[in-house]
Amino acid sequence: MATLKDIARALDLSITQVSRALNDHSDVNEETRLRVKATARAMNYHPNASARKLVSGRSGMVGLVVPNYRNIGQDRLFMEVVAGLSTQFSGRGMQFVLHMMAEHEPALPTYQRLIGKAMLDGFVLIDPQDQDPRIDFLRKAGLSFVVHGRSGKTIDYPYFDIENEQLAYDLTAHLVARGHRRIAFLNGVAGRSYVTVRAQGYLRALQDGGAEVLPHLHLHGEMDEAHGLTDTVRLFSGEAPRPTAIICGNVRLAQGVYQALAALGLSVPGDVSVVAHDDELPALRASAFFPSLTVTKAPLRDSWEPLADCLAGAIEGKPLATLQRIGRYTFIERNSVAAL
Amino acid sequence: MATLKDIARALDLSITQVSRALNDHSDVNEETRLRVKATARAMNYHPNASARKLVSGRSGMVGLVVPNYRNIGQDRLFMEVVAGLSTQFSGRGMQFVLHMMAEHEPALPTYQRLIGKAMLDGFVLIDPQDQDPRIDFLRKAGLSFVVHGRSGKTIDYPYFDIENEQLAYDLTAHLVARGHRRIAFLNGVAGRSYVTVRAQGYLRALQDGGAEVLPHLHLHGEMDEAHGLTDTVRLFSGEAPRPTAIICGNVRLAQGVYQALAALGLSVPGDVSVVAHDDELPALRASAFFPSLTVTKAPLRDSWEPLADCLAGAIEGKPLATLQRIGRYTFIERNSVAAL
DNA sequence: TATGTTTTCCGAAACGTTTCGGTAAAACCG
DNA sequence: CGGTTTTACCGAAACGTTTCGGAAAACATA
Repeated sequence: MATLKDIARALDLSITQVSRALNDHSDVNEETRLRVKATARAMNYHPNASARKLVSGRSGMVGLVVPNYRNIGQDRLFMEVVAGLSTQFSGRGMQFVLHMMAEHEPALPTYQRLIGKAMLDGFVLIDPQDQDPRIDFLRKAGLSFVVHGRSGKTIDYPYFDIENEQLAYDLTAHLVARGHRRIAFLNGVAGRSYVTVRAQGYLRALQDGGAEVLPHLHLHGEMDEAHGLTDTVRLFSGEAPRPTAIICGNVRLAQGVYQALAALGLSVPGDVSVVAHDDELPALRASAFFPSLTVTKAPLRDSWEPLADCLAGAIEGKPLATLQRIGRYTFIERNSVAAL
Repeated sequence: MATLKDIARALDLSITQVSRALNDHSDVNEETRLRVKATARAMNYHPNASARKLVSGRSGMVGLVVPNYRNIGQDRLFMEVVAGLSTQFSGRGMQFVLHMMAEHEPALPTYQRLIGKAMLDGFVLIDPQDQDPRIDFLRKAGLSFVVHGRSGKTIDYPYFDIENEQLAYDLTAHLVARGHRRIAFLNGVAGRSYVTVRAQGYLRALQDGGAEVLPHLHLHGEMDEAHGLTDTVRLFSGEAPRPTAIICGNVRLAQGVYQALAALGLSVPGDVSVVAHDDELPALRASAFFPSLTVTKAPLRDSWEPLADCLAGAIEGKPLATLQRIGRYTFIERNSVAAL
């Protein structure tokens, strides 16, 4: 492999000057810069990442740490994340390191170890929890990172997120405006920050609309078909007052809800109205539901580019204001809601 | 982060001696070695991967390069590979770098660039083609690698593979032994080395059994439900003599074949016998078919550990003989084959 | 002409590690 | 006891890069 020394020798220049030419520093003659770049290309030169990292602190490598679990290979969400982020970083000439923790391995020591090796420039943090300790940890360690979502009181770090509070508010208010008063919310796993924030939007809309807050209608759990199914069955059995509408945290939940309602002999939207948030995971189209599903839509696919942008920016030391981004969502009214 | 210098200062030793103690070299007092290791742990020391790579050529990082394509996020196989390998390497304290090529980007320059950065110790090569150029390229570059499969005339590199030739032979011979003479083979995409090798086994068994070789019964294509379905329809329409048995390259193909046969009003195994090779991808169980499917079984899941083993071994310079491994497969007879 | 300024270059140090060659001191040997 | 071997240590160089502090040459200013 060609090194700076090789190029310097070939051009009868100093290593210093070659380095400065390649890195577009100011004090190098324009013609020299061109000559250097030309021979660098000709000699197939690529800067040695280790050497560069050692002295400048930059290696161009970023990491994603994910907990392992049985059947992670079948988790659509995980695949989307990995494929999306990896594509983004590869496209920027950066390296994407995927670290899978052993099941039940604690997270912070894993980050600690990776940081200790000093080969990563930063991390992408997905799936933040309320008060996620990783954020504090990385902040203290002084490493760059970007969060997919927001967590904690002081949001003084780069992130990409959507307005989950407002989105839950919109979905709820849409139902309230149509006369619904007992509105169920099939939310995600308690503790995840977007789940908490959506809960706030849901409650705010209920209160704004003067609707009752019935705790037994607010359910938490994994957002898959199975939970949509069993949660719906639970809502419509027992003594407690039954909902006239259901909000689903995602479309997979809605899928289960539709199945359960059909099984219970209840029609959508005649007996029960249903709305959902749509991450637009492929292979599950809300518009293809019958009746088609009213949703707030924010494709998850649109997250990877801004996330990579923000992390790259953070590593380059860009100002924080440019590294905090909010993705848009759209409200799409279809045929799954009826007025009471 | 603590460095060797810090430890040396704390113990009033030289950096040299600390390094040698930590790396279990011979000429260091046993008691000193223990003291050094203890303080290293206490000071939370982790060797700087960049510095180490720079001087010793080892970084503990390996790469996987995959071509990107639409909907890769939904490719079960891809995710199994990534999740499996990543877990294996993470568990060995190695780093796993996932590089996604842009669609239609040529492979060799990508490897070239990654090699140029000199941060990877080796590569895992999946999905080798007949005469795969990557193998030659990496061999010439002098980098360690392990191939999932075998390709080319001279197999003088580390690999993990199963006996695809014999497996295709077994499936075919099983049918021949039961009197079948017109046996179709739904093979994978032409050019992939395992596809070529399976074709050889298929042909050998036909000839050994004195069965006719009918080229129109040997089909190539992606191994998914859709191809299983359309290939079956094609086999049973038109003038050409129809098969009495079908061999499927995997269970997803078999799924499509079952659907197509049902639609055509043909019964398994009454009208048509079906066998397949089973990679045991989750969520598609050959035993749960009706009638249950006769297969050769070799779980893909069992590949990641030997692959990681072999690559790690290659990097450490172990002898080639220990780095060429063959995985077992089992023949499982169920209810999808009838004698003629 | 003397003095500053800009342009363009360079030597040397530094990053953290491994390793080569060397060296005292202790141990061993006949 | 002289000589050899073994033990346990260390200094310095090397890996390839970036960057600091200078410095020669060219040019502008007074």
